[in-house]
Amino acid sequence: MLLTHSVLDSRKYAVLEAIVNCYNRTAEPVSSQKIVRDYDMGLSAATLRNTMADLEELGYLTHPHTSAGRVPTEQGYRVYVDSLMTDQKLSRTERQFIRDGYAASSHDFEEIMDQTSKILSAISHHIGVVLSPELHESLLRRLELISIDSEHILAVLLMASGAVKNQVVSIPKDLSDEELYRINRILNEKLAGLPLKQIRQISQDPVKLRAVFDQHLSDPIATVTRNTFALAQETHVYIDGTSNFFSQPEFGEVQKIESLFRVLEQKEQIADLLSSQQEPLGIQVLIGSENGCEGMEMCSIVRSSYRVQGNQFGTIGVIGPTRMAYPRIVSIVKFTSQTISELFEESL
Amino acid sequence: MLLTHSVLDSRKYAVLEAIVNCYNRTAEPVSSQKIVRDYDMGLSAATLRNTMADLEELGYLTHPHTSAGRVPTEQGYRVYVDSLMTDQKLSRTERQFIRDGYAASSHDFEEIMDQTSKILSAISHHIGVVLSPELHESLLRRLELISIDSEHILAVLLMASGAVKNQVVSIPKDLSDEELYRINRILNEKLAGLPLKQIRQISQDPVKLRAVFDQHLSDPIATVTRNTFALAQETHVYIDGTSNFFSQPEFGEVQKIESLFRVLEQKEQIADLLSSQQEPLGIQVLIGSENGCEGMEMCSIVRSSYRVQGNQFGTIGVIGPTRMAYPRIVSIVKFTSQTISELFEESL
DNA sequence: GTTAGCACTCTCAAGAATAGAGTGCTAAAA
DNA sequence: TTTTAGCACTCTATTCTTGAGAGTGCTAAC
Repeated sequence: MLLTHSVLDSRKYAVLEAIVNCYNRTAEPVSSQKIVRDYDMGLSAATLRNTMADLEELGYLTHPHTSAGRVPTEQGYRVYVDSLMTDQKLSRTERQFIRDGYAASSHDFEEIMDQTSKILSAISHHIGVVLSPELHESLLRRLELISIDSEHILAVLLMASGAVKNQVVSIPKDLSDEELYRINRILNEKLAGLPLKQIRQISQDPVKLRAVFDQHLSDPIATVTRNTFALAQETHVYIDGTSNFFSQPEFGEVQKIESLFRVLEQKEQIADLLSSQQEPLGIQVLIGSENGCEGMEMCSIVRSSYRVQGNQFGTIGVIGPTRMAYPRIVSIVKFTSQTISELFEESL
Repeated sequence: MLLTHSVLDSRKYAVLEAIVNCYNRTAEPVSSQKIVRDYDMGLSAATLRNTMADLEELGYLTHPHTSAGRVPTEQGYRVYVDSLMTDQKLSRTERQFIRDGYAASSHDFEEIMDQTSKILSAISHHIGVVLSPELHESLLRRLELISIDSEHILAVLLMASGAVKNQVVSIPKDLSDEELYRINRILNEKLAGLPLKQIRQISQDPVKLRAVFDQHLSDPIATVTRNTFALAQETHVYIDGTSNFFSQPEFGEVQKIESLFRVLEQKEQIADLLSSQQEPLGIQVLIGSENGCEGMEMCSIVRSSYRVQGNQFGTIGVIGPTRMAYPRIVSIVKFTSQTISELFEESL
């Protein structure tokens, strides 16, 4: 790929690309000799060394030590990902593998999420992560209130997307079954179809409550509504394939893998990682320390949002070592996010 | 502790106990010198060496190599756990820590499970595992059928224990909302209060169905009942604190920790591990390879069942290195299982 | 601008030497 | 008979050295 407008001439690009490819294969510093042998560039080792020295000065390569080959820097990977790598189509088998993964799972929302993380990790050989969409944007399809005891009910929130949220809710003590049933009916009548975010605003504002419920508004209704929709903003995190990291040669020492696993146990942190600065429907590659997460400097993240419904998005991603096969992983994440989006579309 | 009926005389017991204690503290082979210095046994190093040689011959100790101190074998730990160790009361602070852990969590069943694994790992500094009780034994408190689309409904099963199970169910196409509501009412009328196991048997046997539903039985009812209660026998596994293993000196090499983590990712295997040969309400210690799980030979498990309701039990446990502080961990697991049992009792 | 050649640097693996820890055994003491 | 002191022996772990190998950077020739 030639980019004439850039600071680098085409040879430098070619060498950088060769080094990234080679390093990704072998996980070892790439020497000038190696490139002469493996790639037919029509250049001698000495010339390559000169080019490599240039690339190093520009910040795209480094040296572990004087007499070692070159390794791409994060900046080098950035150039590779942005301008050099070419789309790598998934094979028919791979695409089928992903689709088959969903064929088995039922219509259960959580099962789809979980299955997605398993598919991602199995096919990428890295860590597969799935963030369920924020409930906030979800449309409430139906609400069911089930009596537990004199002080609690179970609120079952069925979203338009198929997601289900169970919530134990405190209620005023003197609520009869008939009253509860009536409240249930009114809540569905007035609130079904609205996004959770809006319902929440309504539930906390007496004026809006009055506006929505009109003559039906009563103290019990206000209380139940408030308690039911006061749920914390939460996204579930589904992770699979963490042990894949053990087979990566760059994680041969315990301390390196330790810091990584400590982070992976903090689901909130993973959620932040996947969702920060996410733009809808785009695919994004965060290389090394770009993810800004302490303990994950040696990891890259390929992520994409998927559409559940309307303007409601979740995120999927693959976490792997900085030295990962970016073209392949990008294709995997892209195709999987499309597949899952279609899955939700047709289940409407 | 003197056990005169045993093969070992009291001195051998004392030495074995000292070695186990010492090794658990330091994670290094214990020399005769070390015992003389740290424990006031009124014996010389030479005498201890003789005793240690005896204990080795009996299979309770080993040698990493000729000029190293002694390390307890699994058999040695077994004797220690069965006959030597003394109850170690948890401190007031520790008991409070456990109770406080639940104070924050709501009445939500899953949250209690999840919180328990967190508490166990936080206080033990090992891995905390919780198995939710098998739904099979649970009594159905209430069933709610919610329409999703023309072919599916969401069945919400609220158990007497507070556990909730959501299940997407296929229904005959021509089921009206009124009909569904009627079925819902009849199912609750006839099935609420029964254990899931029994309901399942009923749902699959036309004769029993007829007996239970009497003149109410119709094709739609039979279908819905069958599909709703055909749920797989599943227990959820909640794990926390896996990264605690990184700080154990015996897991300083990657391959040792790798095999462990590969097992931990297989939730089903962990479930088997925790529940195999479990006896209700007893506490049990599985030492090293006793757990029979490939890849976990270096780990011990302290587990106990907890009572959710009636004859319905779940299991909690701590997984740590064979060299763990058994008395403390046993007390932790014991107290936690009591606490969680009480929690469920009072929430009835 | 490119390349061959060569000196230089650094790592890695294998050996050699040394110190230290801890045992097992023997013979003396209790 | 039991316990203990003493000592030779074994094995580990560390350090140092050495040599081979890999790869670079530079220079001078093409």
